[in-house]
Amino acid sequence: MRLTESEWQIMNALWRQHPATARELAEYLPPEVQWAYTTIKTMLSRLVAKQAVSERKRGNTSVYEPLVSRQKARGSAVKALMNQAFGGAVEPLLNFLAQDGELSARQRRELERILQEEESRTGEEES
Amino acid sequence: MRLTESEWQIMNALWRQHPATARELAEYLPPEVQWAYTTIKTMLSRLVAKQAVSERKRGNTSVYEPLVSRQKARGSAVKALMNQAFGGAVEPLLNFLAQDGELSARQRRELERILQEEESRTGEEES
DNA sequence: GACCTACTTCTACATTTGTAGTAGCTTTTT
DNA sequence: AAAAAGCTACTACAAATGTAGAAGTAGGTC
Repeated sequence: MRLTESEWQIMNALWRQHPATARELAEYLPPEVQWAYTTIKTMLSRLVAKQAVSERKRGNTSVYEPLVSRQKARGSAVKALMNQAFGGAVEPLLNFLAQDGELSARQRRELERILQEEESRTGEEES
Repeated sequence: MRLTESEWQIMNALWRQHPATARELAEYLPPEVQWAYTTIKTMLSRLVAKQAVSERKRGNTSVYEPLVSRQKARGSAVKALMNQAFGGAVEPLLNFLAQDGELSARQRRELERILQEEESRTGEEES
């Protein structure tokens, strides 16, 4: 289940609050996302077509619900990233995160240690 | 510097071996990537246009070289992933990795511990 | 029952992405 | 120098993505 950037916006909103109508959803989108109502509807239709979201009628209004879990979507995204950018392995990614200044110094040190430990057991990884 | 999936293929090859001509590059692509020579040229042109790659003539043949480092490209990719799928923070990503079965049990346990430590210091994160 | 309002479905259209063909130069071969 | 081979630049084109308008329909309001 590959989500595009815009689809992530919708899904993030929907995971936070569901079931939801398109109108409601608009409110859960981040403020910088100012989409026309019909844009949201289009995205939702596409997600329904992909079976990422379910649609059900309440009166004449569609009510949407996620069909894929956040966990699952995250998994696909992480896997795709690992494959494209990190040779398909998780260690280089962790390694990168350890280097990258996003973590506290302490977390970084410990993460490095974890990786080192494993390296000495399994042989080297690419940098 | 946002790279598409195909662009990653080219860049991965080019980072491994550069400078390189389009012809040479073809050999460094993974075997499942069977692109026409002109496809590779097109990708390279687009990367040159984006300033991700430099082009220089040797005789009548173009020789290419990466202009963005692997490190930098990875950074953008990871950041994009974090923003889209993990609310922009690194902890939820690490958390996910700790859960995800890609790591050895030992790595997982330790990673979890690191994250816990930090949580108790800074307050909770979203799941 | 005519009118708004809200919601839906369809259609549209520019941009980006994936993939490659064609034609026209150079360089190398006969 | 004619032919072959390789390279470039340009063009093409379908599918995916981002974004939204238009027109129709159904439910509440005067």
